[in-house]
Amino acid sequence: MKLQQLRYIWEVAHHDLNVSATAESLFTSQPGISKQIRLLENELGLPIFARNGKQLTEVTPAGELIIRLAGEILGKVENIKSIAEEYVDENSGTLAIATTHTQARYALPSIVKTFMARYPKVALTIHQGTPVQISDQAARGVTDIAIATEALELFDNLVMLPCYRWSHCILVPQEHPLSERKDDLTLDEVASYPLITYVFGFTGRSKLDEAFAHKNLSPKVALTAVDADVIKTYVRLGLGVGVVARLAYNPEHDRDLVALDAGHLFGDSITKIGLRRDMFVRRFIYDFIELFAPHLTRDVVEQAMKLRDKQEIDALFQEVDLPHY
Amino acid sequence: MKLQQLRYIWEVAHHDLNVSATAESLFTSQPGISKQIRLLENELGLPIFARNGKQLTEVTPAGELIIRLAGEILGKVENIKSIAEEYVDENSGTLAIATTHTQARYALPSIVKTFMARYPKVALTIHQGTPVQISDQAARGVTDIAIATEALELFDNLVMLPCYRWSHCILVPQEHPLSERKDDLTLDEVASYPLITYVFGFTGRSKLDEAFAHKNLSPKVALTAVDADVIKTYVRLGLGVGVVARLAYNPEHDRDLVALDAGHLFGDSITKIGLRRDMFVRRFIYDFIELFAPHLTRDVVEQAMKLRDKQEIDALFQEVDLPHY
DNA sequence: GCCGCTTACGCCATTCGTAAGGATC
DNA sequence: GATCCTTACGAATGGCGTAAGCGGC
Repeated sequence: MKLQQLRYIWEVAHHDLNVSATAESLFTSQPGISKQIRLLENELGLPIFARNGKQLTEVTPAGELIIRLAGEILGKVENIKSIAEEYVDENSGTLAIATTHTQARYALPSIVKTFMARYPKVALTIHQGTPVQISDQAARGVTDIAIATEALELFDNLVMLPCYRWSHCILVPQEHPLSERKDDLTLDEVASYPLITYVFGFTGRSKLDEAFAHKNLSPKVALTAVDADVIKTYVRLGLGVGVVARLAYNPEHDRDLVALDAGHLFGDSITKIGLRRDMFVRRFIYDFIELFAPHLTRDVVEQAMKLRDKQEIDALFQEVDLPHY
Repeated sequence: MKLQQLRYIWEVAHHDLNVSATAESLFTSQPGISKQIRLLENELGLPIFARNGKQLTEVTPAGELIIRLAGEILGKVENIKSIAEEYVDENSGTLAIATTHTQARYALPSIVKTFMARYPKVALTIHQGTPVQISDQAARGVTDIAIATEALELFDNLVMLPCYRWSHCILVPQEHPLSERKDDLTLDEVASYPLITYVFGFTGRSKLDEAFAHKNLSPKVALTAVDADVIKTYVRLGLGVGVVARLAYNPEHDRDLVALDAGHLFGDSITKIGLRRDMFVRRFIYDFIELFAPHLTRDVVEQAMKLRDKQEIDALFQEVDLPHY
């Protein structure tokens, strides 16, 4: 049994059982992967993948267990590499973050600036994606951490740490009738205009749907986008009323828009950081997390990562007063 | 990084940093191991072992962490092999048990007989050793399970499952003055004769020492042995009073000896089965455990192995009425 | 007929064992 | 001087890429 064989079966299992595509993503040849998988199956004496003719069609029951273990093994191999890097130079290395547009555009820039000044030798990469992609990347070890508001609970090998609460706001052009209203808007009022907001699965969109459904309202949604910049653009064009995260409203740059508080309409969302359970967390990663969420000190994070189930972790943060934006 | 390299550093770390001895135990050449370790250290960019000249003198701090992870990786590799075997034929494979003389000689034979009849294709091996060796072998994966009364708590990657309670008895020849006494012996009486019992660290010996110490008695110990057969032999020769586990007294074969209950003198001991946490437990291993301790059904064992710390496991068995021998 | 896996083959890298060298106690 | 690790070198193995074969959709 070779580490590479474990890597191959794991990758193939995560590429829809398509060996050719896997080979391409790993920059190697397809026959090489096929052969190594065969060799491993021969050594173990059973098929990991079921085949229909030559096509890989599904994972065998034993294969499921084996691939899961392979993933854990590969994770630990990564940990060994991280430990080595940490001891060679605790100030250099790489930090890969998977996050949404909202975080990357509005929440992260100042943090990233501070972090890069403090750790000039750390190569920082930010992978933007959908919440599901983000969790997936973190769970698979493509990135070190995930930052998002939605979908992080899908993967049970991710430890989720609450960072801050935030709520929505309503954006309208200055000439819009709502622009004169103050912060006591009602859902009915909002629902009477065409809305422009996030697509499903993004940035607290689920909170919006819940709120309207609860009041039996079904507002017309004129346009949905994955990011607030697009939403603002169409609000400026007068297509409708924008509903975005409040931190996406910048009083300076968005002077031509009026932002009305909507926290009382849609409730709060919580943005979280997700870390792979059992990952070796380097010092600069602890630092990054604490920069992003000051209450997440190294001690707190270590404590949370030791806990097994989500309920215990939630309990750990019950008492904490999260910042609110 | 290769699995073999991880195996080598792990083995060397567990052979007192003696590469030659490690090579011998792995049936390979010493330069091969040295070279692979060098290669791994080069790849990681830091030393795993500190050297004084050419001698390996200690493990570096990073090395400690890396070797620990290597152990976990190798354990999971074993799990993959076990899973494969289980799916190929759940009735064949190997079962290695590490245990003490007392268990092997008195408790296990009937279990083993039943087990071998039920699983004729399972190759059973029993490693007899001291309690410390036993725990060590199970913790290192040399054997699948450990069965012992002492020292199992030393390794924190072992899950310990209580199997049965037992107490000691006093053995004397028929012509001995104590042979007329019944089961209301006192510690003082016992302490007035030379004793023949287990060496320290074996089969509840610690309970004996505690009991005497508590009463400020320091009986003369004429002879200590690791097994009851030797003890009985010298009791027969009249060297002293034997103190052995009650299950080591066989009314038929030991008709020339008189056994006096000593449970009230030394208290109970608990014999436990130790399993490596995170090991893949094959069906026939669950069956073996249940044969040995009927309350340890598959469900109970699975539940216990999911728990993290010893206290939780102890709590799980608080309610259970263990058999008493 | 295209896509995708397997087989075949040759090159190159790696591993492993033997033998010799050198350091430490 | 004994023990033990390192270096050197040759043989064998194994991994990987290219090219051809072939079964399924």
